[in-house]
Amino acid sequence: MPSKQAPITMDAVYAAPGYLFRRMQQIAVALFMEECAAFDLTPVQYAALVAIHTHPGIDATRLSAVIAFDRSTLGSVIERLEAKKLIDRKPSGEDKRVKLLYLTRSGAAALRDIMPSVAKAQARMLQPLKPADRKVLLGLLTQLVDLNNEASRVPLRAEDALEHLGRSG
Amino acid sequence: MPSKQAPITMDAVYAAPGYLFRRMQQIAVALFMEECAAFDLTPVQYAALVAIHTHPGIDATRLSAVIAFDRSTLGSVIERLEAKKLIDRKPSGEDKRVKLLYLTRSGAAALRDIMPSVAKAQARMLQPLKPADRKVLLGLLTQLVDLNNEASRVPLRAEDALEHLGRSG
DNA sequence: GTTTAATTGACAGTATACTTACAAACTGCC
DNA sequence: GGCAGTTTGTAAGTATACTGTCAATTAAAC
Repeated sequence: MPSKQAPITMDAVYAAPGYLFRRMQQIAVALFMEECAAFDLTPVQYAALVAIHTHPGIDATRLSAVIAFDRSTLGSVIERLEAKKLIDRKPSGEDKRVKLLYLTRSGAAALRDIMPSVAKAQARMLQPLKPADRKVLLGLLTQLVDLNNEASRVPLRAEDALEHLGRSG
Repeated sequence: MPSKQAPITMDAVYAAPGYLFRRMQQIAVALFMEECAAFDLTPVQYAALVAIHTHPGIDATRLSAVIAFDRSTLGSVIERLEAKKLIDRKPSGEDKRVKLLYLTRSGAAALRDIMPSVAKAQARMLQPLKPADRKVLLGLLTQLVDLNNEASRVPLRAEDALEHLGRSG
């Protein structure tokens, strides 16, 4: 008895969680860009600014671990932030390879100013759901990202996990 | 009384749904590429193959609407699929601008063969959740993508919505 | 303490994702 | 049936996201 193949329908795409995450990510970026149009900042650049604000003097490799973005990609992100004079890069005295990252005055101001628009964008993308469903989704999504952390190409390593790195703890 | 600013913490990134969707999308791609390493196909290329299989003779613009991927991007995706001889592009007799897309024999075989690995990848990304939670998340995610459809840069237009287009209904 | 290994930032190359612009072709209006 | 506006595919430009590789530097091993 030959094994009958299920016919291939568009559900093989539409019902795949991977497809839905891709769509939702694109929607998230579109809403961010719409709400934050006045600031000339991308979601990735925003995340980098927050991390540099929270960890002044962080280097690019650790920044990559703290926001879970690819190190190579982050190179050009940093370049652009530096070109816009939102961050400064200073050589480390301890390690000649390392360049430490700091917000400029203008970078700190930009971050402060963009926060309400970011919050608006984040709220808008969950808006269509009932308030209770928003909480459920956000909870499950947070869990899922956390539990799949190691499957990521660039797993998140929050600051605690980085303390043993750095200057030879 | 000066309005007190909430201090900016990494939660401004970690708790943002947009950030979580980005992370999850990256995890989804990583799992897809891992499971499907033997096939030299990306998630986007897979979705395009499914859509061309389901809609033989579709053109690039309608393909873009059916999978909700950007038209410009899709141009190079199609180029690569054609270079790999997985699809054919034939001029339309009715409209000299249009190039119709078809799976080649080898493209149909590739699609058939990759399906189990795709299914495995899709299952793996939800695996860490309890079965009941998987259903809840997938349901809410499907709803959310659907309800935010118009916020997308390239809203999904399923085949029904496309019927009035095409050869001058 | 010198060979070895690991780390850092940089670069090249591929693949999405979006923007605007464009020529060719089609459609609608009159 | 011809002009206006639209659609199709394409291209150029920017921004992620990843793979490698590389030189310089540092740390670890012995």
